[in-house]
Amino acid sequence: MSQTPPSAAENLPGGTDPTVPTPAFSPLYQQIKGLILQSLEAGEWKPGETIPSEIELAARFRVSQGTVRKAIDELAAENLLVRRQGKGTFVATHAEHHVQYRFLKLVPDNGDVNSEGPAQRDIVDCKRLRASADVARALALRTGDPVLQVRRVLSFAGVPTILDDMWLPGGPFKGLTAERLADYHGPMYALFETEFGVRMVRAEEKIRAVLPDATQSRLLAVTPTTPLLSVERVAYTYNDVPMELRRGLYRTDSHHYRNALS
Amino acid sequence: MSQTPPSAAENLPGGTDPTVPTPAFSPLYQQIKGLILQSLEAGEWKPGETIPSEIELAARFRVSQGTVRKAIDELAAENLLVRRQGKGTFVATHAEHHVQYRFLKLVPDNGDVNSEGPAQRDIVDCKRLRASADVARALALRTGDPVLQVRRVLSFAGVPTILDDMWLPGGPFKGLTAERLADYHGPMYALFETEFGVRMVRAEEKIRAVLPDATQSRLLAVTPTTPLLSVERVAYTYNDVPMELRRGLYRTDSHHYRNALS
DNA sequence: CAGTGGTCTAGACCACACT
DNA sequence: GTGTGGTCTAGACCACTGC
Repeated sequence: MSQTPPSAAENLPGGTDPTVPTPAFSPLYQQIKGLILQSLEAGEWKPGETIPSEIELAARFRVSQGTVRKAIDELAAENLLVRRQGKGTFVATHAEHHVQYRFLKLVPDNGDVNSEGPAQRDIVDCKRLRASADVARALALRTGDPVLQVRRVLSFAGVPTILDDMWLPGGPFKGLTAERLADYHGPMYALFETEFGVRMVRAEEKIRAVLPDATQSRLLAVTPTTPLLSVERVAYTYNDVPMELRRGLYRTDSHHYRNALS
Repeated sequence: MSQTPPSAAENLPGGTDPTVPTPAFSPLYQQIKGLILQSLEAGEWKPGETIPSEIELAARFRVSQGTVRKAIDELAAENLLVRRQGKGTFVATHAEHHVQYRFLKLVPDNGDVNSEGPAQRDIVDCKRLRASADVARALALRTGDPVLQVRRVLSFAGVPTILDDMWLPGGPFKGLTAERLADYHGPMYALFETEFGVRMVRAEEKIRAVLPDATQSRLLAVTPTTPLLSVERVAYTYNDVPMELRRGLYRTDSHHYRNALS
């Protein structure tokens, strides 16, 4: 490649940043990881594509293959990259990922995700408005900044099961409309990748049990006394930048939220 | 693999066993991992203790330090071992783990786990009975096998917040009584480790929103129309052997279940 | 066949903890 | 200082993929 730092192996212990009192030792492979991350961020390699081979990257960064390997190992462990023996290392994507809905942990009680066929998506609402205080806080915006609000219902086997309210920062998602959403067949995060260059990398969820209000119970076709799972998700791109706030209401009469602990 | 000591490095690639159609290739470090796992299982090193140094293990298994390192890396990633630079590698434990309740994901809404002080534990009930069909299935027992049933309430800052019903296989937990539970101060899984040699290694949870019955609402001091989180957990020891079924009811009026996705 | 990631080794050196 | 885990290297070889 062109102008990346000539050699990453020279700036180790001190001296590079005299403003920091603590030595802040950083292993070489962490620095390489940071450089790869920068390239991912900059879009040098797009989701689904391969990145250069380990040998190429080792030459580019002037380090050994083992050091590159360890950097890639960590990025793969964080699901930013996917290794495929004999083929290469690929940028993770939400599209064509065979497992649709990478972040959705609601599964049918029988455990078979494929038993229901594809989900039915209904966009209920999609409008631009100004961020309320709590939405702004979650998205690291200021109160009043423009945001996009989307409400949709997911139905499995004809049963409305998930009611999602989403808030997206207006800037990165300029041009997103209800039609665009309705016409797109595939995971929403895949659309975000291909159309807006926004790649969701991780998320945090806060889960509660709640009762629906009148509108919610109507949209999910349940009585107002039906307990529902409230799942508040903040999804992040690279560098822990929040890009979506999502408040989901899940019916759990024939599904459950599955979680693995270790 | 054959036996433990002599040499693990000789049965690798091909040609040695023409009877097997599928090569079933297994990397050396995976075999080493299996051997370490066996020692953990057998109790050669107890929770909280160090295991032999990488160099010692390398000598013992007749492989290089790097191979042992990779095996330990995976075991550490699965939270079976804990590495501490300069000190050694330790067997993970639920006791003195600084983070009490390693598997509990319910946190106060302010996010500060320490803001409430230690939880108050009240054993409501503890009795032996015969496993029902669903309990037996979860614990890989037969219907009618002896099990221990425990019901307890956890209170934070004086507020009853968690109602747990637990079922434990009668065999491994012979001798567990209500007094024993009440007298023990510390995580329950720590008691299981020290008193019964049962180490919980991972768990799976199924989460739903439910309404409490009369008894449950009384024990949690909520009205019968208060939606609660139902958390059904199966906890496993080594080799995926289930050792506990736990049905928890969580109040989520000032707490939430926190989950990280990636 | 060549190219990719995956494994394994051996040795050097660094950072950290204890004594 | 000694011993631990942590980093880095260089090279050899293996397994998988696709031309």
